[in-house]
Amino acid sequence: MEEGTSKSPTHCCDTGPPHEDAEGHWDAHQWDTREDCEVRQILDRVADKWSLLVIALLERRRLRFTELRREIDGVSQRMLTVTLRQLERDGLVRRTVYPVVPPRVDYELTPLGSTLHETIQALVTWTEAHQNEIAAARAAYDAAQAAPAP
Amino acid sequence: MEEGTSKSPTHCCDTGPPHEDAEGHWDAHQWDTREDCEVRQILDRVADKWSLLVIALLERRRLRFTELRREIDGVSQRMLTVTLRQLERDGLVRRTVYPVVPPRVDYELTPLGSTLHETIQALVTWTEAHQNEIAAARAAYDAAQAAPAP
DNA sequence: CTGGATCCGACATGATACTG
DNA sequence: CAGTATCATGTCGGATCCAG
Repeated sequence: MEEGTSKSPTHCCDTGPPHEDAEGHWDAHQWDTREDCEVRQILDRVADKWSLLVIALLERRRLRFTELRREIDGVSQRMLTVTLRQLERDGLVRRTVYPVVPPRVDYELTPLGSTLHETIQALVTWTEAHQNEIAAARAAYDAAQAAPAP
Repeated sequence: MEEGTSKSPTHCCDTGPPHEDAEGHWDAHQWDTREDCEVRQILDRVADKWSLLVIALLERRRLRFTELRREIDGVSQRMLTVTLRQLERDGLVRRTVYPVVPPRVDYELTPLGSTLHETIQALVTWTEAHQNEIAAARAAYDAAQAAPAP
């Protein structure tokens, strides 16, 4: 193994119980600082270059390795393998191997993976709804950078 | 500048209108493959090591540079600056400079940034709700790896 | 105090070749 | 077909030094 086990050295609690500290900072839904535990991991998984694509494609129907490879296009077989392994390990994707002569492996979303897909939809929707604002903000920012003192 | 402008060479459409292609794959909310455009960018922004923290902290109240630096703890001033610049460029954070002798700069979430924070909450909630399942899946996977053929 | 500029190491990703 | 192993490389992030 080479990656996917412990990625960046994010000082993480991981196994510790997710309750608050001595100062009583968060009470209800304050993930503010403890996000570098579980949330960060999931976010890293979701955010990496290919996971999102894979999840989206598998949401529609189960696919074989090569099918995914073809559909995603820019991906190397290496990264596709790594990505699928990570998703499988997290219980988001199920891998089925058929003991046939030309090896056949199917991948499909688990129920857990489906719920994640739905959740991510919220972010997608937000992005679609605000991409114009973002683009405008960027344009304004870049323009301000180009002409600081006229 | 060194980073933050064009990150990975994600073959992106970016400026193209977000409608479907000739094959008519997606009709309604099918971000399946076109996510490598706007969604990818936002996701990268949200997912990078510090943006999430900054957004979460600024959601509570406006903060100065050093305050953020202290609260986040592990961050280098370099990455904090870079992160804040990116968020500012995207219109998620507003930067206010006070022309005083010891420079004072305040950062606060824009309304757009607030809505993003809310959206991300969904992902946080999902993670909190399913982290046990994920942990279990990982344990099962790792166990299966340790004993493949007994 | 805020933050720009440089150097540099670590890691993730891609390309390629090999295997069952 | 579905990977694994190895090597090359680009980018990110941290440490430092310097400046307004």
